[in-house]
Amino acid sequence: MFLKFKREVLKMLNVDERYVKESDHADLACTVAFKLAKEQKRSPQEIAEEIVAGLEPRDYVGCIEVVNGYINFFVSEEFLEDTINLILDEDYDYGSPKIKGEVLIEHTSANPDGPLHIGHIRNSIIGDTLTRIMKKAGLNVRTQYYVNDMGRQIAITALGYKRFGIDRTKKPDHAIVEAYIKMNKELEENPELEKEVEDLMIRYERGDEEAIKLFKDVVELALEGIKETLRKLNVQHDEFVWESEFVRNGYVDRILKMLDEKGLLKKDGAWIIDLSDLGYEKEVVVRRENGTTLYVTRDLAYHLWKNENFERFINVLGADHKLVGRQLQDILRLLGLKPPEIVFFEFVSLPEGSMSTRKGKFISADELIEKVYEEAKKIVEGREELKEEEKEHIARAVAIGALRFDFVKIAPEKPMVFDWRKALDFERQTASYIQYSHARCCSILRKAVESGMPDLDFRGDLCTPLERKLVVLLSKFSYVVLRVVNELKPNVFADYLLKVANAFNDFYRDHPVLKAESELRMHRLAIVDATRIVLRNGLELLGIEPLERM
RNA sequence: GGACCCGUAGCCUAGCUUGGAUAGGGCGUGGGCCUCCUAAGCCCAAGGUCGCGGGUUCAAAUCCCGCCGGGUCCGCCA
Repeated sequence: MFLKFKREVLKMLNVDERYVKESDHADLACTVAFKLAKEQKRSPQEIAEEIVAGLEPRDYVGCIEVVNGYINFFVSEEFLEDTINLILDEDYDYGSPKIKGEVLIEHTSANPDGPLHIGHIRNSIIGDTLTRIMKKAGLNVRTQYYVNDMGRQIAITALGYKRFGIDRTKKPDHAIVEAYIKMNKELEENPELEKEVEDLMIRYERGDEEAIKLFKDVVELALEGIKETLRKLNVQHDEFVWESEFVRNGYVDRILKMLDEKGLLKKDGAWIIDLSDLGYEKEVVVRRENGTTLYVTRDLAYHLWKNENFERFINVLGADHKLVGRQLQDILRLLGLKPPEIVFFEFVSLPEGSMSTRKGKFISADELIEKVYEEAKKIVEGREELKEEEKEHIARAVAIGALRFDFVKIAPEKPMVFDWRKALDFERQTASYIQYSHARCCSILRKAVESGMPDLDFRGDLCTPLERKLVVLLSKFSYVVLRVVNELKPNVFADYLLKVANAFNDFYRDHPVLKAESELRMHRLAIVDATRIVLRNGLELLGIEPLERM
């Protein structure tokens, strides 16, 4: 709805979109008078007044005013009424800007050599939230986890698995990482074992059956555990795509042929791409002297496949992939292919330094989930009216919500230092604050039904300033969804939902709903129900369960 | 050495792409609010050289240059 209002304002003014912004002083504010002031050598105020003199409020534009050179626009009562009615009418479907397209999102893609740690889940949560928001926008989204099954670390894990076996009583990813850590230690002490690792990698790439069986066992065990963790976090993938597939299905050969035909390959024993013209110091090797391929080769092949099947493809990658990510994009461009859009996120580190799976220096996602759950359980215990089963369910939802929200609310480019004290703190400004606001809405509506007068009828003319502010916020849902789709910043949506919850609590404070009489009661019930729908749909987009009581 | 990212009150963070109206929030601190729709809530107060120095501009947290501090990356590894 807010998108419609913005379009009307833009049409009225007939100026470039960048001069019209959201503002604390108005629903939309225009700064074009400042720009014109310079050219025309007149005061912004004067110009703004002149512009406004030719404008007449109509439809969704209820009021136009000039202050200090700004042209301020306010929505009309009709806008407020249409907003609430649209929300109540569309219900679960509310909030979509209704755009179209085919999108692939690749995220998480952690090496299958152990459990996901708290750095990996930053990737998962950003990727999954982006997926949910893009689906909401109307796009057809497919998600993939790219399984690096051909890497050195998998060969090391496989060798460790073969030599020492694993503890079958443990969650499989946690059992696998023990073999990985142990084998790494072994390698440090006996460097001559390197040869075995290399042999194993070559045999796997060449299709040796025994090697394939071994790698498959190891990778599947790790993935089994990883999938369970992702399930707990409400993170969903449509497919797990194995890197080795691209060697076996011919895409690797095709991409090498394309590179060759474009004259990009320097064959000097190894096959090399020289990117110095683009400012890269080092050359990129895509085929070793021994004929085997490298990670980047298979990744190029993967992106050739993406080009053939999608209009838009997005990768969520850690900051350590920035250089290789940009090289990948540039090579694809040189081939005349579309490069992926990449969302880079900075590292999650521990107070004592960065994490390392190899050294066993990490906090696993499973451990974090359990600890946060225990903490949430303590708080829920205080609610005597709830049944034990319900308490556990609520604690689970609150824990996962807090966890997801903590990661998604921070802009991806910010480095994070993990802090147990903060992770286990359920104070406001987190998911539980939003869940709580949603539960409050539900509670009011439940009571309205019990007392037999649940009729809803929103009236623009009855709106107080706080109600007006809340409804304008509710109208921005699809506007914010569209922003996230364009800018790939899921934290913007988290921030939006927090603002809605905040505005609702302001409203809740001094607008009695159930005690109000007749038309005022119906009016406010409509606002509560619309807020409930927005909070519920919004929490859904963040992968957080909207609880009806807590 | 080169490249990229971050630097906003004691702590965390929004705003920076597209420069404009008193720099929003939260935690923590001090004070207040449950005969009233869930106090996982609300209100009030104190707390800021927007890392530092230049520049562009009528206007800079936002753009440009330099510096400082932190992180990351620069393998015929992934």
